[in-house]
Amino acid sequence: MQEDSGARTAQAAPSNGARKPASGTSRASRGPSIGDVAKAAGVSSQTVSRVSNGLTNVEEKTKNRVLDAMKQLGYRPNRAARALKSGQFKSIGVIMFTLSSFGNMRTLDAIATAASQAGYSVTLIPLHDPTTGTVSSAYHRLREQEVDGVVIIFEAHLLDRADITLPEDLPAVVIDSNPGSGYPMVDTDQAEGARLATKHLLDLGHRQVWHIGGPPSSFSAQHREESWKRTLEDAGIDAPLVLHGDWSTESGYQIGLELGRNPEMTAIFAANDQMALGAMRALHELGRAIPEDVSVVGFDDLEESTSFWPPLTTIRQDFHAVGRLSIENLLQQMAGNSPVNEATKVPTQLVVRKSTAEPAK
Amino acid sequence: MQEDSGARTAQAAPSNGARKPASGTSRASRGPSIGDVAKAAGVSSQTVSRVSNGLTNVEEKTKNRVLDAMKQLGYRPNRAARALKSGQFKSIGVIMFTLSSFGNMRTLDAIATAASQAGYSVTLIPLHDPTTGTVSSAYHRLREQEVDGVVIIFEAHLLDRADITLPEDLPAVVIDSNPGSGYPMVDTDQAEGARLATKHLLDLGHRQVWHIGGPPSSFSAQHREESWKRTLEDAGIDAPLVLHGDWSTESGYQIGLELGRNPEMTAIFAANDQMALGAMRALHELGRAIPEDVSVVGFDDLEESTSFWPPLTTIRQDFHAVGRLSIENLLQQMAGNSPVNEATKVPTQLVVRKSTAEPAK
DNA sequence: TCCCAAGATGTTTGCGTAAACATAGCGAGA
DNA sequence: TCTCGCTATGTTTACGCAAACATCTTGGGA
Repeated sequence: MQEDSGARTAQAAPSNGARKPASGTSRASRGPSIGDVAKAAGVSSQTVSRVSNGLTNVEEKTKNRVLDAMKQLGYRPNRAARALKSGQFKSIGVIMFTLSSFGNMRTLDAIATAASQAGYSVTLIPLHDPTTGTVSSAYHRLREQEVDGVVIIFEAHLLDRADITLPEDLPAVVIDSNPGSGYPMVDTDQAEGARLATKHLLDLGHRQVWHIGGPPSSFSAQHREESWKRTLEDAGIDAPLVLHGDWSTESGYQIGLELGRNPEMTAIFAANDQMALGAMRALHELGRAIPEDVSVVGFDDLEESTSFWPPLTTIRQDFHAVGRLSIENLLQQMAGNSPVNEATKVPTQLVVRKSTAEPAK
Repeated sequence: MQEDSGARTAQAAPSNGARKPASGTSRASRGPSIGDVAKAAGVSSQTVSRVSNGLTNVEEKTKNRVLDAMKQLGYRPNRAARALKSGQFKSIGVIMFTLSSFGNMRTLDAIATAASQAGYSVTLIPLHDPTTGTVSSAYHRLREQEVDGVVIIFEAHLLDRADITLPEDLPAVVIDSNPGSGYPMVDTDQAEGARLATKHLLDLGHRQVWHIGGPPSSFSAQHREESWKRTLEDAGIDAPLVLHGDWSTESGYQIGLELGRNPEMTAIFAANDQMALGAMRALHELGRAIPEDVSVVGFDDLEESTSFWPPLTTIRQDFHAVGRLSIENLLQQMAGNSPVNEATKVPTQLVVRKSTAEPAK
């Protein structure tokens, strides 16, 4: 193994002693500044600045001399100084709840990727509890942190409290919201997904489709439920009562236990894969075969869903696209391109696996 | 619904017009500065600074006047200026691969929480591909971003390439590494977990335990595998050949298919829950009952694992503790407390559910 | 040959903050 | 009463960078 050479060299050469004796809390020696480079290269600091940025109007020879000096000294521009000068922070804040769903994590991932490609860093602003106080304080933190824009990955109505104020001029994008919330929105086309799921079950011949809903506070959940209901009604079917879970497998399990006791129940559309998983466990325990006795459809298409037992038919969300489009929208707002899309919807896709089939008989 | 009032008001009052006509790329009007507050309160800017920070030596009356002015103007200190002045950024970088495992996400979550409690923000530095080039450029980005410390959530040996240089004086903590990598390490006690899992199966009466290993590039995977092997050997058993997956359910499925064809195979220890899930699917397909014919143990204890079919016996990792302890370690380093723990191990826990039982007969 | 334009480079300045230093005010002890 | 010394507050300065402006070259055209 060579890990003792590479990584070590950086750290080990000056070893622990590298840690400057810590004059108080101040971090070790500041790196070389633009001035140091200038001195080393025998030019003015402004020339270094020019090389560091625009590269306009600098003679090749001078430029190389500066570049050499930079490399020599290991110069990196100081973002704080840049931010102070320019008023821009090249940073995007992401406000989200801790212990977010897996889907949100994937969205976050895409956001981080897209942002870093655009030269922005991503700052996390975790929220611990959906109480007003907490959300509000997150904003304070945020404002202090001076980001150039924010992506809000959670139910936007939690923002609708008096004491919450997003700085007026701070560009923002909301995921999982209603259009008309006041901020541009990017989200999976929940309605389409729910329709696809419901229709798939109806097309297989099921006369009724039960729904395991997400928490009523979530717009995604609301949209999925409404669309499921509408699809049933369009087919002339009265929608049965909805039981709401909290996205967790445990809640899906409880509701599955409930639903599974009804012998007439042959088809379930769960608002996410995890609740579908919980419901399937309940059905197994009740001795109802999937898909022979009961068909189950989820929503999300987790990587794991292929390997659930049976492999889960579900609606695939393109989390990556959601993240990417949020950043695109945000960047447009920051660039001042006024007419920004109010609502962007990302299409979904039905993925048929083994958890659905025609009803018995 | 009231979401049309709350959130809107902030944004709607000046409506789209709020967006400053975008004089180039510069973000709208800068907020009020310390000087503005000073003027409003009729004091010097230094007094405002004092109120904003230490609060020492300021008369109650004056302090209140300043506080009022701050509130009035909506003053927030400018972090860039602070950072420039102090040389500290109050920010911690997290270097991680995109689409990391669920466990890493939970760790990240804990990191974000702990960091924000300590007054630090968290900046994400996503890595897209484990090629040298990419990793290296991440460091450049990082250095530019000027964080006060970094947590590295991935196999540390990927850092062992010549062209990678973590700034010498930048405090760092590595998760999923070997001790002696040159950086302090915080991780789950992989060896203990693997021993617990293997021993559990042996205690049930299994004569042999097969292992689905993680990718050899992962230290976690290595440690789990070594410990599993040692546990078998301590029991006088020759360890069978290990098949390595890549943590995904799909790879677990493939290996499960392989393993399941061996009629003598009665016990599997998978290096994570997802591969265990895949393996269980394979066993189902092969008609081998779990746990009657084959027992399966995972590693991680995902939230979903309770609802796998059958509910999975697994090793619980305390991701939250790992995240929290990383930050604690990092903060200590930043404070200059020299003797920082080289390696912190977080204990694991065996969670027995329904996927394990005594072998048939 | 001289002058001027255009490019290359240097100098000044200010972004917002907080340390370092300076001053004013006030009470206690000599 | 005067002075010392402490507290409350003000003034100066520098952090690192990059616009804005100033200056110095150089070469081409009249």
